[in-house]
Amino acid sequence: MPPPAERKHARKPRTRTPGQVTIAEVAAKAGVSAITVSRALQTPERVSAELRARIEQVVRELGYVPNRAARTLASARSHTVVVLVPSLSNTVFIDTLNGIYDVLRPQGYQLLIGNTHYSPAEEERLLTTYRAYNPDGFLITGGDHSSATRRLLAESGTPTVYMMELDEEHAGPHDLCVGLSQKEAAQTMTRYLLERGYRRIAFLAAQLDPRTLQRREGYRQVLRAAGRYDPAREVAVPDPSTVGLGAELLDRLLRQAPDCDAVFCCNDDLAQGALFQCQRRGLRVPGQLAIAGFNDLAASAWTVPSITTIATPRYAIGHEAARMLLEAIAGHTPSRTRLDLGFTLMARESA
Amino acid sequence: MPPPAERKHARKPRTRTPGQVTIAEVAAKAGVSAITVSRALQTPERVSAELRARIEQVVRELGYVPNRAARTLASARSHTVVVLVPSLSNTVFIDTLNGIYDVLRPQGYQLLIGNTHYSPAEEERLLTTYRAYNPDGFLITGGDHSSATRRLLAESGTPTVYMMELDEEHAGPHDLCVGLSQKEAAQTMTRYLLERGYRRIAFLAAQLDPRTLQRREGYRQVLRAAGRYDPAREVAVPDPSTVGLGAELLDRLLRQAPDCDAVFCCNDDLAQGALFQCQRRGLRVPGQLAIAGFNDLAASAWTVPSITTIATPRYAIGHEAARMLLEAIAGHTPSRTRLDLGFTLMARESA
DNA sequence: CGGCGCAATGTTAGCGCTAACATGAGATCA
DNA sequence: TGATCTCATGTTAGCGCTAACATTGCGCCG
Repeated sequence: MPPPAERKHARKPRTRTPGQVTIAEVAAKAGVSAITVSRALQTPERVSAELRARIEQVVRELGYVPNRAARTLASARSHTVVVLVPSLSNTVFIDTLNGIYDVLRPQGYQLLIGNTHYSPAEEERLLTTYRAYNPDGFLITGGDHSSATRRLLAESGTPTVYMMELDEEHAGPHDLCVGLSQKEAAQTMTRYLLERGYRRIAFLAAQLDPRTLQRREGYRQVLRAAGRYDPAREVAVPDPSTVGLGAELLDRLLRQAPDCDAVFCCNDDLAQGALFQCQRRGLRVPGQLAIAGFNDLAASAWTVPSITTIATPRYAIGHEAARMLLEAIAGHTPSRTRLDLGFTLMARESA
Repeated sequence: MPPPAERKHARKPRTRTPGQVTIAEVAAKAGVSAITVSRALQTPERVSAELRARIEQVVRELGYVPNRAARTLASARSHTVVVLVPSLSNTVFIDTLNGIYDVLRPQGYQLLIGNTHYSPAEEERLLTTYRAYNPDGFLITGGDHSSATRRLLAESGTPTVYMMELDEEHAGPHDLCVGLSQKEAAQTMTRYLLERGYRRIAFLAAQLDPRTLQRREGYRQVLRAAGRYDPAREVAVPDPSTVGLGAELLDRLLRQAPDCDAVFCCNDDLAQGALFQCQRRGLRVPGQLAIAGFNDLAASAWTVPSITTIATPRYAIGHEAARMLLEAIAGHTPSRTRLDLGFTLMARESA
């Protein structure tokens, strides 16, 4: 057995991922240096056409795929964006994710998707975890954030775009926001119901996240201004909103305020549930009770009657938020810090 | 200006992510070596209680978060799992993702979620991209894969679990699968409809992915065995299945086979659309036409009438697939290679 | 009581890549 | 006609971490 002094350099070579092709192998086979291969792949315009072709050929032959961890470590650019959404239980945030994905994927970005379950504490935990990935940017669903979250985001110096809301007073003037005014949308719907002649308009709310509260605020403002606000016509519970909950809340509402002639649901899940429950109870919609929703989920156009609702530009919000984030990552001073993508009232049969 | 020879070592220090706390700083402040900090965080049982406490204290003080890229590079363990799903447009795969997430997150794994849009070519593209991350495992939605996909997965030597299906003949005996027999589930539903006295049972299909085709196969087998199969009662289109499409397909079916007394939809989106369309046309359900679905989406229990359907254990599939994957990553020989989680017939009002 | 095993901690090297600077060969200009 | 610039490519070092081996100190045993 050799003495320690000799064994010192007799280590096994550490090929951690055996079979993985490295940039050095490509470089050797193409007869160039590693950095040239790197440049041929990252900044092709800085390599002569001839060499580039040769390198690309070798890359294809060997099936070389650059190691992201190594690239991230060496360049301090992770090409990773963290997306935090409060829920994935209906398609609302899925639509937004698709918009984000369609912008960032072609640019080589990877998404780390975190579900906060509407909890500021969970959001903070996720953010701490995701710091380890040195993300190039954050896409956060606006709402209430813990002070630690705000501090983490500010201190990180990482570009951040807030999605969905524009009403927030606590968003600083330098924060980038893309979304719509939830309050205005709710005001528009409430006014529409008044215009259609409904006078005793109720409100069903679940989840009670900031967006729901802003919608309720819009509803209240318009009814108060019209002298028709009555707190007895509000039903609000903190549970996640589902179709089943909509059915249940409708029952509660009818017990609590049997005289109402319309009900504005803070989102379409509830509206669908309320509609089904009316069918079950034999209540004519909109004859005896009108129903309005929010978000324009796919099924709402097909129920009988179809549901009057507010269509929100969810895909566009994701799309534009991602574009804004890319600009910020590139270091451009943003042309605008708030982007209002509006909403559309979908007047259908239920109201 | 200094001559080149002197400037050679006058480089700016490369702090790529300024402000980032490194393991070296923690080590210095705690008066230990870097590897001890690493061990205190990764394998706490290998560090004395006293040192561990001191290190954890310093970690908290400095807000140290280990750099994942560096860890991945040094250890060849990325703690990353790639999940490929064919769609995110309804909650079917979201439920599965949640099951996966709940198992892997507590273990420190990060998910890279790819949406193949039911396209084998896109799946292959995603897989190539994701190779760059050196994932520790793959969770793939069973179905048809390109030969290149199968080769990539086999050659990578990375543990892989297939989800959703058990019917595949082309799954090798060593492949790990978690799911249910789509065919059996469809057979069960078709038999149920026969038992309830329906005799002219139609089938609506969209998307035409492998799971849909297996369901149709189950439907056909049972009807053929009962001598009641009639191809005219099948409507199949390749479009993604949505509630709206369900309405449209019902119209087509009634034109094509007006005599049918029940319709089995290959999933609940279609079933809901079909139900709404019946309501619109004034067809009594189940009186004039019975409707059955597949997947038991949340709303199906609340429509009027509620929809008879097959409940699939989607969350459990994700959960068990992730657990199986963890075992495989740990190098254990799997106790079983196929796990059948079954299904439940939800007998409701629509049939 | 010397050798051994074991537990706790340290030293060294290197994972695969790219930033920063260096070099050399033309092109450009006064 | 040399000084300067530009472009294409190369050399060197190091990103932050952990595997592998080394070292130290202690208890234990025959």
